[in-house]
Amino acid sequence: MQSIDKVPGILEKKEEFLRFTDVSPAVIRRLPRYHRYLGDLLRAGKMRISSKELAAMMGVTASQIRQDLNCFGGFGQQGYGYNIKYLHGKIGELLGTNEGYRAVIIGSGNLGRALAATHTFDRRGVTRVAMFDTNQSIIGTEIYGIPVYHVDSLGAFCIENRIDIAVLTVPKEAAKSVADVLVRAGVKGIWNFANMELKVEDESVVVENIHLGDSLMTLCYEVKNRSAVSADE
Amino acid sequence: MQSIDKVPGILEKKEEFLRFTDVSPAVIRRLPRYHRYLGDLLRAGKMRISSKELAAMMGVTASQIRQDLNCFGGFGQQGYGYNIKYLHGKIGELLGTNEGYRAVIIGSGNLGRALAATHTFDRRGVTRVAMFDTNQSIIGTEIYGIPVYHVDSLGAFCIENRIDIAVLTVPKEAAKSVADVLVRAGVKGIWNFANMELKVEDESVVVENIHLGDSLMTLCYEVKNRSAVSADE
DNA sequence: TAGATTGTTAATCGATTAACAATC
DNA sequence: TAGATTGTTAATCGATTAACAATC
Repeated sequence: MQSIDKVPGILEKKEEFLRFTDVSPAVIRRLPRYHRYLGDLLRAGKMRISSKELAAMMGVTASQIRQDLNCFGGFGQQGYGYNIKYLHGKIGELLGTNEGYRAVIIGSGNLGRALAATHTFDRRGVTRVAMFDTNQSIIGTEIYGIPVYHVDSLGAFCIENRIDIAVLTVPKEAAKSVADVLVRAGVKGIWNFANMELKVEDESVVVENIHLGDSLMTLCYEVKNRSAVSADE
Repeated sequence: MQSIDKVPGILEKKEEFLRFTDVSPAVIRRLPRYHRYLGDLLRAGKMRISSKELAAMMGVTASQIRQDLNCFGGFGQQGYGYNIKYLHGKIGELLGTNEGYRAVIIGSGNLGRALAATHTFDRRGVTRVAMFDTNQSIIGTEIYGIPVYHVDSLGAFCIENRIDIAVLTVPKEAAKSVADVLVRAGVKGIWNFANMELKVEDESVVVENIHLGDSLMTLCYEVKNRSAVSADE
């Protein structure tokens, strides 16, 4: 009798639902960069690449690339290297580009508008469904094609529209109370630009805090201590 | 006869010019966060704090805080802890907030405008002197009090006005050629938002590449693999 | 002084790199 | 097949944590 995990159909199903909980954050934070480089290679019409070539392009070691990828499975082929299209697709899948995530932006100040205008979301398979603000003069209008609603309707809207991700560009005083609404409305991830470290009680909700100021300060430090090497690649 | 490095005046002078070239990037990237927390404590009117207390607030170990700070000198006092005002000032100094750095913003699209509107720069002692664009309809105007000039005058302006830092918010196609102008004009640091990894030939010029898309993708990954812990603090 | 907490060394842990057998 | 390059184990390196003597 055949073992159940030898049946290809079942195996595929299993892989589709596989969760990676034990991969180190260092590896995860490198995945988007691999994805970017592979996307560039793909657009350049290249078919395949070895870890050695990619490593030279990216300024890392070939060992690191192979180790990182093998946290998720064997995506390459001995003697050949990696198929660029396949690998790009696989990493995209790992990063959730096929999940069809739906996002809202809260706050329509300069940063909110800038994020409404970018292709940052679409490129990663994330749809911006709506924006929210308290400024009556823009409620009911559209910003770069995204409708703006009053923040009072945020909770109900997120539930109704099964929103996965919220982008917070509100003043830091408002951040916590808005976040509480979002968590109660079942949002799973918060991308926080509110210049404070947001903590939410529900541990299943992921928060990614952005501190551009920290980045600027690091740059200033490097300029002051003028090192001979570039600060970040 | 007294040894030269026992003379306090000389010692101070030396320290003022001290450069830290051997401190690990991991430590450096934590400094702005310490600075933020100490700033909050300072504004809250607190006088002193122990590594243990601060560690609890920040979600790190007390050991790490003491190790990190001791890369730069003994800022605390046994049995007492750290004087918040003094430590905040010292870390600020390390990060270059007293250097009076002067910056320009290149590109006055949504992101450029958002950066023109923030207090991110002033808070860190960086002055925004001018913005540059190619759009004739805004050249000669001011954006949030910052004058806008044509990009053709960028190089000469940076030399004349001794610009230290340039903020790049131009389309990625333009980034490299603008960067070349900046490097030739003696700019020491480039804060790059152009969605590509900028590399400059002059190794003394520091580049800090910002990839917001990478951050969004990391968030999506965490949402997909819904971990029980927050992605970033 | 006694208690507290730093500065610093030593131990542990994790991440990166090197090496090589497996294999395409 | 021979050559190339992966997947993976073992060795190295660096960063974090623990411990404690110094000292305020």
